[in-house]
Amino acid sequence: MGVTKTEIFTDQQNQIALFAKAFGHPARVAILQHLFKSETCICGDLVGEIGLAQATISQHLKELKNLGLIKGNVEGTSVCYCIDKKVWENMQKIFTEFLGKSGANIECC
Amino acid sequence: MGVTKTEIFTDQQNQIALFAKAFGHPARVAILQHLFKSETCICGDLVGEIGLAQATISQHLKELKNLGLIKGNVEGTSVCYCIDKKVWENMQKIFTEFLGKSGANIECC
DNA sequence: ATCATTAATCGTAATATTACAATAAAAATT
DNA sequence: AATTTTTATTGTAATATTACGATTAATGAT
Repeated sequence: MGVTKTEIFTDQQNQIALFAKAFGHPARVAILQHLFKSETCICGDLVGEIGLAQATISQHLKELKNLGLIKGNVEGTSVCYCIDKKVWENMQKIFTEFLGKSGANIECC
Repeated sequence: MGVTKTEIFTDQQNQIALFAKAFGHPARVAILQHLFKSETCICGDLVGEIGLAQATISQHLKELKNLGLIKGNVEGTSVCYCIDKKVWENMQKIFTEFLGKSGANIECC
């Protein structure tokens, strides 16, 4: 096995899980934070910033790109990545709804 | 390999990734949603609600418990699980900070 | 045209995750 | 005490993830 049974869950649950999975590795968190921090779109120097091999960073970028959270523009020999605003805001909405539960009425038995 | 290099990331980045990983499976999302929905703390009927084997649900509960997001009280033969308010609110803070970035000033090159 | 730079892809190894059957453990019921 | 109910644990198989070296592809510079 090792394969998630997505068919028994709602679309919402699967979507939350998909986005969360993307944030489920510190390198991808670091990449996204870096893209936010830099006013200009930072490209391949992510490899220098984060201490992982080029192939590994490229792999993480691919996952974020596949999800739609980021997009890359080719700029000469290098590639310029940035957050996809629309998708990011959609993700925010989904997560806010899920995480926003106030713990006010939670009391254990 | 197959092991995340946590040592090269900040505590914050690792913590975000850890919580996100917990949300990275629809079954765990469903479990948390169920715990929120039910006014009384729901116990083992999670197995009935979600269509996964008992051992699998137990495994997912264990992960959430290890993270501290939920806690379980033994009630006779069954166990009553519920959200740990304190940890949940801490997680909310961490995530809000990370996800809360407004996409206002993002423009790709 | 040749070379350098940058990023993607391929191949591979190590480890982690998901799922379930079978079994064990613990308390309630008969 | 034997049985039932509920949950945890163990063992195992299938698949996914993480990481990196090596190679390829694409563009820019010489």
